[in-house]
Amino acid sequence: MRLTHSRKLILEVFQRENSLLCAEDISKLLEGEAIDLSTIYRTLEYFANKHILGRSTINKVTYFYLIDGEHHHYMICTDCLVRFPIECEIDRMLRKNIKEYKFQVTSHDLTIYGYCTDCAKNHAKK
Amino acid sequence: MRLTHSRKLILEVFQRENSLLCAEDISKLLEGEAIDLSTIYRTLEYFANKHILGRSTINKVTYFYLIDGEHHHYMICTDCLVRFPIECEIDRMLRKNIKEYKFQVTSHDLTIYGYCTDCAKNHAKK
DNA sequence: ATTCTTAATGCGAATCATTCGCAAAAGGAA
DNA sequence: TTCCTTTTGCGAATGATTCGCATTAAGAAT
Repeated sequence: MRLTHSRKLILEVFQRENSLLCAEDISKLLEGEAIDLSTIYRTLEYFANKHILGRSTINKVTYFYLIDGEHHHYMICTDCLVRFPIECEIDRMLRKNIKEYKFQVTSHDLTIYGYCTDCAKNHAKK
Repeated sequence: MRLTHSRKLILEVFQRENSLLCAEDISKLLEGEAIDLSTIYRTLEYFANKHILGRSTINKVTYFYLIDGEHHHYMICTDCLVRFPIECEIDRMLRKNIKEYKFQVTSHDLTIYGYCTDCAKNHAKK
């Protein structure tokens, strides 16, 4: 692993923003210190493999977020992308099924979609 | 809603196969009765909106499956796509969080990835 | 500090699932 | 059968992501 300029900058963006970001978002947030999009993609992939970033896909676009040690999932507002963490009870939920099917779990992905209070108001108006 | 030729055929494929299928899969399974890919995409979208099909995305490809009345999730083998149903305890799991954040849930998506017994063996070899 | 090896980057082009516009065809109500 | 509307097929466009390759930069070895 090499701690390169790009990698530092991209991590800093995540620390600064502390939110869900896609490659394009990062590119824009790096104004001044431009990094090629393909490098951003490669870096995101790299961090995801190292379990430094997690990912979650909304409308074909992959968003990444800093994993802060805690394992959890989110309720995501599909309008403004605001997130609220929820406790993960998946392991408990799966215990029985894993044995029953002899399934080897490698990962899981849980996302709750909906609207936060603010966006819910706007939606009601439409 | 018009019950067209294409729609019947596509539903039949799902009933016959009873598995996860992407647009391309369906196109191949329709040999003889060719339907344009863009029509297949539109039809899948249509059925998903009518809650006749559910969808789940693996590696950028959207797969669809027949919803049979029961609401549930799957453990999916990322090698062969075999699926095992798991009970959904999401509602119970969310109850507290929804109130706390006043979040309006519209849908959720839970997928467990891993390897089924057979594919797990092949993977160990590699 | 300089050299060297390998990983990382930038650039441009390629991919590939999915979407769109539009004219032609087909449901099915009148 | 006629008419209106929804669907379809075709072809082109989209848009996020990936890839190849020559160049550059990290950081280990000398």
